[in-house]
Amino acid sequence: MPKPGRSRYSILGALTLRPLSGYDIKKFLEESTAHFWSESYGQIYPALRALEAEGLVAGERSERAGRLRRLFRLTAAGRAALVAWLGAPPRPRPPRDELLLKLFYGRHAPPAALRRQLIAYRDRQQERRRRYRAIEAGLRDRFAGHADQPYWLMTLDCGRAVAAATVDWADRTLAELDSAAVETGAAAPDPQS
Amino acid sequence: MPKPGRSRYSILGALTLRPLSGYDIKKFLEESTAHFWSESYGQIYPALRALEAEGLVAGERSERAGRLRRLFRLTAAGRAALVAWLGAPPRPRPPRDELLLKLFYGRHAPPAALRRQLIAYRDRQQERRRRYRAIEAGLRDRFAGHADQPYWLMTLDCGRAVAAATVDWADRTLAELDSAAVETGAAAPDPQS
DNA sequence: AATTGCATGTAAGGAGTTACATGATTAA
DNA sequence: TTAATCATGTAACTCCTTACATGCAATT
Repeated sequence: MPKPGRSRYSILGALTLRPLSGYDIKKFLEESTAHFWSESYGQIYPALRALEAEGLVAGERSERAGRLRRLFRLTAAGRAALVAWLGAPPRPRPPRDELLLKLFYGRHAPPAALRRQLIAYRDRQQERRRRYRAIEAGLRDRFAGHADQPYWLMTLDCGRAVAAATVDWADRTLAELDSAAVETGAAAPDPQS
Repeated sequence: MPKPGRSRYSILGALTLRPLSGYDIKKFLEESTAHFWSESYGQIYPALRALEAEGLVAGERSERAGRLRRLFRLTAAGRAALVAWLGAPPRPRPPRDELLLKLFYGRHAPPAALRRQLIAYRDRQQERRRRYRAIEAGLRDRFAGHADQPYWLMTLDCGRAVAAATVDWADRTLAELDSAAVETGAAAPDPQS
């Protein structure tokens, strides 16, 4: 019975490309799935041990430039576990968006701070769009014909679409905050105090 | 020094409306912020105790229809803590989107399952759009002139915008999966095994 | 000589869910 | 009488991050 934990599959997935060390896995995740999934060392190294104990990965001592490292490769059982997980419906995780929560109670917020946060949010999303465009160019360029490429482009497309929609939303919302129709300020009348 | 935990502020925020019991808070969150923030009883009741110990909320025994309940109201200190938090920039939480992770490694997935999941995802987002429209109608109708209404509509607008963008993306992606350009299937050649 | 990158891990703790336990009242 | 709703909580557990500890190799 495979454990339900999701982070392990992120690791198994990375190992479909080639055998990797824990350090390699971290780096790969950061430059590939980071915008929708990431792992910390505190997850990766213990997970690798557990996966090895279950026979889903196999570790071998290796050496590169004089440094010792442990390379892990996917076993047949590991690949089977990954495929099974890929076929199972995702477990929905309760969403947690701190910016939206702050906006929801925005009437009580210092108005300048609210604007500042929305602007910062919009800028982050704009920055994302730029980065996605750059990544896409690199993907189309250096991974032409790679069997994984279409799937990687699909996740990028999702990121771009959501980022674009949120930028538009943030602009609309900033405009509305400026309109006189919105009562604002932490000094608003308070029925309780 | 206020604790950094975010869930407590969701509770303090709910109490800006009126004094509520733990049960009330749960219900309110579920019918208001649930699409971007929710709390379980396991969070709410212990948090209320801690907040009371810190003087941020004050509990009073109350009775309604013969049932005993503890009503909590926001204190002046609690309001100040909420306002301070509202003014502070959100701490970014590492994103975790299981569907995108599965799509990223989609080459190894059973093709039918991948399609099924994308369709289910699109349907969920469509359903959300419908629900958001209904909620918006109710908000405009029964909360006209309410000081919180503009902010609540803004969070709704965000939800609608993101849902619409993801529906479009899912449709695009499904079409692309059907195109012959995408190599597919768990039986794809595997350089390791 | 100092800094950055490679490389592997552990410890502690916070956050958050799930499942359970309990019991009263109201509506069907 | 049965089910749903109101109402309050606890225990166990998982997941995950943060911070720390260590040390070599290559670069500046």
